[in-house]
Amino acid sequence: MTRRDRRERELAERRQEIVNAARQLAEAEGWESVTTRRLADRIEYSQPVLYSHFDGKVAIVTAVALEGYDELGTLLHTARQQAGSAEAEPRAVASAYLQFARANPALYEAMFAMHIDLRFAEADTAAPVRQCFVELRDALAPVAGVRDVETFTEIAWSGLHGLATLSRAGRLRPDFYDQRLSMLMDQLSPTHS
Amino acid sequence: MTRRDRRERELAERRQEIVNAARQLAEAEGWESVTTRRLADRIEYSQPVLYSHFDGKVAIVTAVALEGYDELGTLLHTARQQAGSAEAEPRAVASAYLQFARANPALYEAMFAMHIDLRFAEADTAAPVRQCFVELRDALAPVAGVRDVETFTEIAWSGLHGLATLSRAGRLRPDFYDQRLSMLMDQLSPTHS
DNA sequence: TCTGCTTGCTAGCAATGCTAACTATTCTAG
DNA sequence: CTAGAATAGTTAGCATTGCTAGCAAGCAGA
Repeated sequence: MTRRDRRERELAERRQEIVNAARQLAEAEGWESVTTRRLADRIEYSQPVLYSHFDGKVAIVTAVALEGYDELGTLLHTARQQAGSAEAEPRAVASAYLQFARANPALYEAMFAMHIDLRFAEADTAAPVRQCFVELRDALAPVAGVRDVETFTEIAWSGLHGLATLSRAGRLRPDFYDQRLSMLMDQLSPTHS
Repeated sequence: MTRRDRRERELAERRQEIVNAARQLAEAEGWESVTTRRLADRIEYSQPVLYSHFDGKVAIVTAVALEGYDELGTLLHTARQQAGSAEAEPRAVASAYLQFARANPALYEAMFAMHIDLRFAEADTAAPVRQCFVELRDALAPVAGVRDVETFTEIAWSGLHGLATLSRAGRLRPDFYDQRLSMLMDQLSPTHS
């Protein structure tokens, strides 16, 4: 069955090429430039081939977003590992989160702003998505103190997500990233005053 | 020139009808259902009439968003007026903000998530947009304490915006709105511990 | 070699935002 | 009051979008 294997491998590779092409194109020119025809051109196949790999365009965007959750999860994990002290972990993770959002704006948009086929906080939530939330919670849990960890994670995440989206959209003053992050971390800490 | 006046009034009314139709349709069926043809049907004119009022579809969405900024600004203002005590103002304003976002999801999406023709934090920023930020800042300024007011407003706003978008997208647990708001307000306060 | 199945293609559909070009109406000048 | 001009609104159509039907080429097994 080595013929069959090679075939499956090629299919998987091509699927990945589609995801790569969509992601690159989105980062380079924005999601509005990601059309099925341009994707087909990039992978050097005809348009209908896309539909043998994905159910439709939103499925492609969803695949890109899933890849993003995967990367963000490991990024947060390693940021936590390399933080050094336990006290440094929360800020390191928060900083990594914002850096990820800034470095991959289109990817972040797919993950959080676009209408994709992903369920959240439910039974069938995809593993990478869940893992992201777990990483955040584990890193921020110590800061929560006596407060409910789940709720605390949600509002801390909201703060980060708000900073990410608002600054990306040009709603916040540029060149103040560090100040905002510092103040956010300060006020998240239970003993900041 | 009463003929001319009537004409101008009718034009203004029709422009407003377009904005109303777009907004209603978006709230009822989502922005993906807001097409120029459906808008034309709603106002009982042909499609090209839209283009004598607006430069294009994004201009219509922008007009809806501007209306949203106007409403949000006055809503925040009255919330602050009716807060009673000065200590109650910040929470009242924050609560009003989240309530607005929850009550008008499509409007909020147009204001903050869609790609529209609005500049922020610049010289030519539209008045209602600026006013929104002023209301937020004035209401939250007392909480800032010794911290920089502008930066504090930005992170507080980020927290609110993050809560609004994440909960709207189903990323947060439902039925926990009040707990999250309480914890957010607690931690915004400079003496919460 | 013939048959059937998979694979990818060409061609085309309906819907989208937007525009050109025509018509009818209203306004203005003589 | 009427002829010409400006304006308002229409129909028809264009290019692009996501997506699909139906066909052709190549590969499997008999």
